[in-house]
Amino acid sequence: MRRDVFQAIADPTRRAIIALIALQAMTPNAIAEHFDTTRQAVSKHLQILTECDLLRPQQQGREIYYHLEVEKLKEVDQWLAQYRSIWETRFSQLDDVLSTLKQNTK
Amino acid sequence: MRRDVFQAIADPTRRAIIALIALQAMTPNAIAEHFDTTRQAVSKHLQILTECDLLRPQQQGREIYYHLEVEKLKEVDQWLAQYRSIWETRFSQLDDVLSTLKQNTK
DNA sequence: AATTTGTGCAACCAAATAGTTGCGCGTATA
DNA sequence: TATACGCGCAACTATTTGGTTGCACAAATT
Repeated sequence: MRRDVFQAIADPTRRAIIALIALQAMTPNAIAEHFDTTRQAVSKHLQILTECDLLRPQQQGREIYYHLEVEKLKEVDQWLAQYRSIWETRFSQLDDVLSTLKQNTK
Repeated sequence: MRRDVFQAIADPTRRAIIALIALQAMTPNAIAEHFDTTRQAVSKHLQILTECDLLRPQQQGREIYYHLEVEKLKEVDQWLAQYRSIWETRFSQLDDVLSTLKQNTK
């Protein structure tokens, strides 16, 4: 089963969970209260997020607090980096060239 | 049908297509040659990427060149930004701890 | 004009996904 | 000790996904 960060953040509910937990580690029940869905549905998302190391479970008595592993998001950042350089530089230089080319071929 | 950037970049094949097109606009056939899959499969990915404005098709005779709209990736960048600040601040605090740990284990 | 080439699109299929319900196992509380 | 609570796990379902095959259409080539 494919289980990487990109897959994990593809789901809007999971991004919402990440946003919640970023502020404060929470238990499955506490998280579920923020959405109109069942605890089990949330639990599945937590499982997926945990499997790709975006979340870290911390047992505390009978409760399990899920912490966000922000570091893991660096993987997405690194992937973006290669394109960030493009959108930062390309802009001014190529824009004119492209538009003139477009006009000539018409 | 959900069609956003996060969903689009979730698939590894699509990320590979993005990487290809970032270098140079390409036609579906040309792209398909880079993977061991059919043109139609690639075509579907191109459609998804186009639907969420990550790609821009440019008809040229009977060929269609797909260009990368790098700007669209800024959406991911903006989403990341809120967490980047977290891992950057957390870092500086931990940096001292980590460096001293490193020295001790050496 | 006939053929080849580059496409998109629709129909179909297997696998993955998001969600539900029901259960069992520990941990707290009475 | 008995009961309530928080949780993970398994089974089941509906939907989405990635892929294939076959077709039609327009542009190039002969």
